[in-house]
Amino acid sequence: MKPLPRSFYARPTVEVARDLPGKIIAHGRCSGRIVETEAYLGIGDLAAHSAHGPTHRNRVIFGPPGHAYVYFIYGMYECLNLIAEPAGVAGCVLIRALEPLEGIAQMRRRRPTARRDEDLANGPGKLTRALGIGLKHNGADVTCGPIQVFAEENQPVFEIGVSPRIGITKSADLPLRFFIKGSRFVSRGGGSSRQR
DNA sequence: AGTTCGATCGCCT
DNA sequence: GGCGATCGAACTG
Repeated sequence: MKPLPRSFYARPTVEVARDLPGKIIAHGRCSGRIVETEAYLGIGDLAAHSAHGPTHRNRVIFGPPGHAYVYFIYGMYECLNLIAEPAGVAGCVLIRALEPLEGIAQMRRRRPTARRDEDLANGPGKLTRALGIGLKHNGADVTCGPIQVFAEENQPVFEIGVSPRIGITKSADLPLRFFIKGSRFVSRGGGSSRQR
């Protein structure tokens, strides 16, 4: 399998976010199928880290597409984003949940509290922990680096669901969350009720 | 099944 | 100095 080319990412953020579910993300011997994403836009998206222009923390978001933006939050968790849009334009996609595929034993070692496979990577902080991704990967090139993103050879047929983003307080009603309908591996951001 | 709350720290104002 | 794109335990019902 070959990594997705940079041209995949050099598109409007919403298109990239909608097309990433179903793709495979791998780090080391662990891999999983992306089942949930959120788009974070540049100008006018007050929920995005890039809302107020470039800073030292968020500068990767303004850089070239196909790179990883990893940030630290709540004093304990790292979240993984993939940069979209051409260089100079802000836009990134938060990876929110994975269906674990390979290296499940190692993921369990990294996340001993997960009781079921569904709990290994069904949240943005969980999947980075499960895959061993952290702040040191901020800025990494995902078209050729240690983190790789592939198209599956025989991608299963699925429908994409759309909803507001989870866990934010600003611009909270925009339909910028994309997920595989019916997947048992999507997060639920605290609340419950099954996604259809 | 649904809600609340504590843990904990880098970054921006 | 305070906030926050989270998680998991504890609690209620």
